[in-house]
Amino acid sequence: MLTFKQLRYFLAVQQHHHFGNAAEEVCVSQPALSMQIRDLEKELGLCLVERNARSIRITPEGEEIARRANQILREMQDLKDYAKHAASPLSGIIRLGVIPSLAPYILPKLLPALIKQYPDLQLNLRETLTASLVSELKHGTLDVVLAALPIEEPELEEVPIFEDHFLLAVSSSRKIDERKRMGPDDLHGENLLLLEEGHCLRDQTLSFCGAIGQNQSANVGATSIATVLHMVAAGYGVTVLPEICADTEIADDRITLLRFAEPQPSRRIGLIWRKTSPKSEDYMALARCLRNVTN
Amino acid sequence: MLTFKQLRYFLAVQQHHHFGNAAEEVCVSQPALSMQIRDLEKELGLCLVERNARSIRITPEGEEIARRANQILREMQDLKDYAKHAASPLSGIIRLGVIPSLAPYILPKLLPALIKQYPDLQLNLRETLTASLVSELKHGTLDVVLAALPIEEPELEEVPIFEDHFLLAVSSSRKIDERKRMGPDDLHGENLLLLEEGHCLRDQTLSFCGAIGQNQSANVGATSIATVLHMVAAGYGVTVLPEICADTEIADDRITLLRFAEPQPSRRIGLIWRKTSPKSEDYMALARCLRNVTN
DNA sequence: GCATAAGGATCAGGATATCTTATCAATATA
DNA sequence: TATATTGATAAGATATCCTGATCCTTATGC
Repeated sequence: MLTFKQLRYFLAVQQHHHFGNAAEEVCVSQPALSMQIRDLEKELGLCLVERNARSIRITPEGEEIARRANQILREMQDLKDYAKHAASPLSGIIRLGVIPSLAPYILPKLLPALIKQYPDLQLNLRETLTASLVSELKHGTLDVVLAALPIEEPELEEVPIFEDHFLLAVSSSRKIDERKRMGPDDLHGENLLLLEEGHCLRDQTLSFCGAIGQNQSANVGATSIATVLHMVAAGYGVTVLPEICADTEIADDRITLLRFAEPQPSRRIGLIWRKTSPKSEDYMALARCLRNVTN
Repeated sequence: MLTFKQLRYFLAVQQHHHFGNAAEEVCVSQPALSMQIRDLEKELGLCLVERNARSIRITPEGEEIARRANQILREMQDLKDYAKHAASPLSGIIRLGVIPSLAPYILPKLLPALIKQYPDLQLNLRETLTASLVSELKHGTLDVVLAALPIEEPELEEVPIFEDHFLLAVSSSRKIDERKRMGPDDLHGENLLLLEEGHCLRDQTLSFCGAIGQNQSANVGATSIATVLHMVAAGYGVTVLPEICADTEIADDRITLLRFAEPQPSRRIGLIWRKTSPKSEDYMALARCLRNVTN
């Protein structure tokens, strides 16, 4: 069996042209080195060093082997360097999944902070619906997921990050006093605009509004919050907007945001990972970082 | 210390996603494999495999390490393949030095025969004067030399290949009977044209002609046999030509070749290598091949 | 709930492999 | 001819690695 050690010893010989000095370099006795070289030659069925009473000489094949060995040892070193790099806390690759109603609003805050604090971290991002994220997390295609809690899978760990209050977005043409706190009755009879099936925000809105009272045409099914808001601005109806989206989305003065009366409805955003994941520590740190950027 | 074994075992795990099966593939017991994986992880300071009661999963870093390990093992295999290739008789690299008065005439015959008989052999050729060749041979920059014997260095082995008779090249305008065998007296008073200093052919010619009698302007000093022959053709004098050059050089009917009377003068061409060289066998085979192409 | 199965971790003991020290053999140098 | 240099060899100590038995945890079946 060819070994790493043999190559290392041989390279020392090739550099020093001297068994004794080579042995010193690799910190073993000269016989130990001689034996490894002998084993290597036997292994390869090839004479690598021409021994010559007073001096030695590397054969042409030996030089070729040395070139290849050098390449191999260099890659070995690269591998170790990579590992060392990846081993430092919050470094290496983390595959993060985020739900669509969160990604565009939280990532622009999170990524710069992460890069600054953990320059060795490489985030692979994926944005899709909660069900897929959880499935991929359990399957091992993702490492950690940012979504609305609860997920409540026994094999998954979940920690809360922040409470994201819901706001009501209405057309500014409605001339409603912005200081008024919306109550359950105020949604009665409104045309409630929603994201398409599968979005947790849709389900949360429906269950919240279901508690308030039945609404009419809830079957809009937009593919993004931006789309829904364009419809609100155009006067097609109202929608429920997570507060975290407000800064980014409401540059449009045709929309007015209204706060609900206490207890304000909200979603709880949290970080989720496999309990068995070896980097739980890192995900806790990631959670702290997230809390910082969301206040 | 990182070892190849660890990488091999880890790759098996990475492929099988199962310690038991991986152990079977690499022909060790499962605990042995587990321990190597553990050592590898400790060595790298990195968790490569996420153990999970019922199944295992390779971490993202593990996948990266696996990719690198794969590359390393592949190059290792290449190295072994190269060695195996180079180990077969007369294969691999041989650095051959040849003197200038031989190279252009013998190599066109030798190389095709070698390629046919030993397709795995790679000849690195060098053409220069005997003194340099011997020096480089002793220094290890060359493996084997084709030159005129004797060299008589105690550390060098020399075997004769063939006897290369000298012919006399004269201008055809001299109208000499080609069947006449030249004797010592016939060179008397001729303008003897020679190669420049350092060529063994020059020394051999001079010592031979010195034995016959002194000549006039021997100080021509051409850089190649072709040049000397052009001068002969132009009527500037005569020269002594090794028989092996005759076929190639004499397409010129302005030159007539004359054979010397017995005992014909000649040079002995031989193959020379270091006695300590590990490929003496190969050089013997090379010598046989050379004898075949020179009859 | 309990028993069973699956799968990896751990442990003890023995087999291998590797190292060190001392010594040898060959050759160059004074 | 004596001495120094240099790689090879031998013997014993040490470290490493493997095997087989067993343990621990978790999922599955009754």
